[in-house]
Amino acid sequence: MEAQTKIEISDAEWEVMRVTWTLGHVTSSQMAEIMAEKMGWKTATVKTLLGRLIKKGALRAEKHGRAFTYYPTVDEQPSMDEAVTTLFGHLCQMRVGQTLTDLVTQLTLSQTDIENLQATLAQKQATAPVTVDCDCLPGDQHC
Amino acid sequence: MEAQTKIEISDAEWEVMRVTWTLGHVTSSQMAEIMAEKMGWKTATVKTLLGRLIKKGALRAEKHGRAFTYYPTVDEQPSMDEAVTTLFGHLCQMRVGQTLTDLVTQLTLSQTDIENLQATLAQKQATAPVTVDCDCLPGDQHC
DNA sequence: CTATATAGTCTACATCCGTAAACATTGAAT
DNA sequence: ATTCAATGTTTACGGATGTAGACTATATAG
Repeated sequence: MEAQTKIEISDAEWEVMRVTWTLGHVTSSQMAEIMAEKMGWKTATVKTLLGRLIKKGALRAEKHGRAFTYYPTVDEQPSMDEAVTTLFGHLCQMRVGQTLTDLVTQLTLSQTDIENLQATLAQKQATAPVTVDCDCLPGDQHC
Repeated sequence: MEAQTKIEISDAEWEVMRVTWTLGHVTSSQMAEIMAEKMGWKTATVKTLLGRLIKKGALRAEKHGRAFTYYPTVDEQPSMDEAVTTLFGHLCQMRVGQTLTDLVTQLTLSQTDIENLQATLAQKQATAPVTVDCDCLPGDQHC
């Protein structure tokens, strides 16, 4: 059933998706207004991005009178998870722990977020290895 | 003092940097050999990437006889932190907590990594807000 | 019905990226 | 000294990206 070949959303497109996810659905005029304020983009720019997202299959358009209403066809959390997972996959595995710690230090997290993270960490502790090796070189253990 | 305009390292270039960081310094032939094995790249591809990284200022070359030896001019951990911070900056702030939890679930972390994270989280707990608002729309509180 | 505003589609264009061939230079072997 | 192989430099090229103008179709006001 055609597992559509992994949708790549660029940075600019990502901004459009965020708004769409948050609102659930938008018209291009709404989006143009929002992006003009948020990003300083011209209407034409927004049209291009909406068009590209439709073509990529990240958005779906439904015609209502003259205009279309745009709906996301991919979910936000999975998309975020994937973007993050992909990035971390490109980093030295030996350093992801430190990177995560540095990140957590910077981010604003809610009480609940912290609790959930603590629970997840506690659970991983049982099976966590003592060390994680660098995987920057081919073959197996090098550095 | 010319804060050099933020070095942007692409995905392919990142692979080259990882190897350089791990080895401390490399010759292009070494790098070509490693990337041939690790990425399946031709020598020419590696040369291009090394050249671009030099131009971008992420690597420095020192001539030794006929060939150059390449050294990183940016540090690994700060580069990783920055890449990660940038990505999270593009995500809905309301969802970064969940995203982080999903990420931690997937990653392999060492005992020490987990301990450091727990310590960092415990410290944040004191001042953490009850909730974090969505920041996907312009203006202030919308969604 | 007709003119206009509005939304959609097509075209543009410089730059970056991934990937690599072609060409030039030079240290080293004979 | 001459030549070859290794190394660096230049050029290439299609596709993605950011940014946007131009052109077109049509719902709606009058």
